[in-house]
Amino acid sequence: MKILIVDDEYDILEFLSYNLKKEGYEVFTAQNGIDGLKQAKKIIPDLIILDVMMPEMDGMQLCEQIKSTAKLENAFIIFLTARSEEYSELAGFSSGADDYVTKPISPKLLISRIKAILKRGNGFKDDDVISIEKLLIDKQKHIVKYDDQDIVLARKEFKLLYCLMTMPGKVFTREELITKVWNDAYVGDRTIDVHIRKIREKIGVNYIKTVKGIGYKFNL
Amino acid sequence: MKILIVDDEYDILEFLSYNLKKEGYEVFTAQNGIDGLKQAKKIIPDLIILDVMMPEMDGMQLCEQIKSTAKLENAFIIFLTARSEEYSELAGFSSGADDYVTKPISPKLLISRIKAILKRGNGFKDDDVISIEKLLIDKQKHIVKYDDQDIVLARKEFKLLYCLMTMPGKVFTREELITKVWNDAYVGDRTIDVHIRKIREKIGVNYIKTVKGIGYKFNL
DNA sequence: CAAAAGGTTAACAATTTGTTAACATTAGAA
DNA sequence: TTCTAATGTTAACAAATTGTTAACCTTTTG
Repeated sequence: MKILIVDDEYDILEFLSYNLKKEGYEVFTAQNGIDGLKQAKKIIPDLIILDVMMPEMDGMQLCEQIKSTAKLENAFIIFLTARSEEYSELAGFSSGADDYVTKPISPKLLISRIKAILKRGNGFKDDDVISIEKLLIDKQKHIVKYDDQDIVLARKEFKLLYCLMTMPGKVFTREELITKVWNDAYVGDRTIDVHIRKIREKIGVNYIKTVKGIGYKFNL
Repeated sequence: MKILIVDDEYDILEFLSYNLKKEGYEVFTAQNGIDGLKQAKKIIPDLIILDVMMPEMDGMQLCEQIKSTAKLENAFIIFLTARSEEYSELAGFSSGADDYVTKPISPKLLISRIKAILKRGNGFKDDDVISIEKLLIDKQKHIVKYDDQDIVLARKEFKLLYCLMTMPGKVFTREELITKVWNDAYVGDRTIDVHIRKIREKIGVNYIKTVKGIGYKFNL
């Protein structure tokens, strides 16, 4: 579940980021509205936490921008306000916010609000699960199934398959795979081939195509 | 309802004590962390109000001590901070606080926060009971049953199992478990394994699957 | 306060995973 | 078709991860 926090105060970004990450959310941050909007468009967060008061583009404006962006119109929004008195100011706007939390922020309160909001919404989007044809891969559960049959892959094999399945059809060069799966470790090309072979063997069906001279790709 | 206030400033103790007693709470006070912890263990308060800045043992440290004391781990905690800028200092700690209140303290605000917290605590039993297959875990009653047979788990074992059962199937890395079960304490990986082993031993059925290279997950 | 229970760690064993070299095979250009 | 570079396969070995035990320290409880 992806959360974007936009606040000009670095301390608050740090504070919230820490507490939300601990809860298992993917947290992204921005220190101003411009950057916030840019990031939001890229990340497509499920929830956006906005400071009302910010230089350049305040929370209100940003909220309107967000709500008028097709990809983001379903994102949930929580406003942070300095004091509860500012409710009155907020009231006048049909800003499209889903909740308000006043500073100073209690992380437990915020988290319970977030959970409430995400539960409320149809927020069931397991973006960690990729399912293509009879093959399913679930990153969170670390499970691979072919035709509902469990397939046990080792760590590297799993990462490799997941990588290929994130962009079906795209050819990954060995260099790319070493970057994405091996974190640029110094491994030989044959190592990759061996892992590919093991995956093919375990799945039984050849979903991974060799593109001679280039690399590998996931394809039916 | 018992409340313990720990603050080195006598005036604040007096002030809060007076206001809270007026609301009908049983109020206890301590002027430093050492004494605060000692009293807490004796009194077992429902709520503890801690000053972040104190000589000898500050609020953070005291909070950690409290949270790692079995009898006190369910106590609610409110921090008093001098200014909201101190977020940054709070950020680095997994404090386990339920709320923050900044000085100067408005007794009205504080009391409303206290009521909110205590209400939250009594009223809602989120999903404190999780039942999967023949295994049942009840957080409130601190009970585990397998096939209607009582299983006695130690505190850490319980917390660990509960954590895993909140998201069946999800693989928890050891890092995640240290955050959620140990509150980021410095414990070795083998410690987790030992606890896992004990749980498996006590339940008798292997509900906890090892995902090599990643961590553990609850699964049938 | 002492006994019992719980928590942590180190050391080592057992197991799984990752890598490589060597060789076999294959695709595709010439 | 033939040749060659690229890929596939295998097995051996190295490295990493987890399981287990026992000892030791801490906390809780009677």
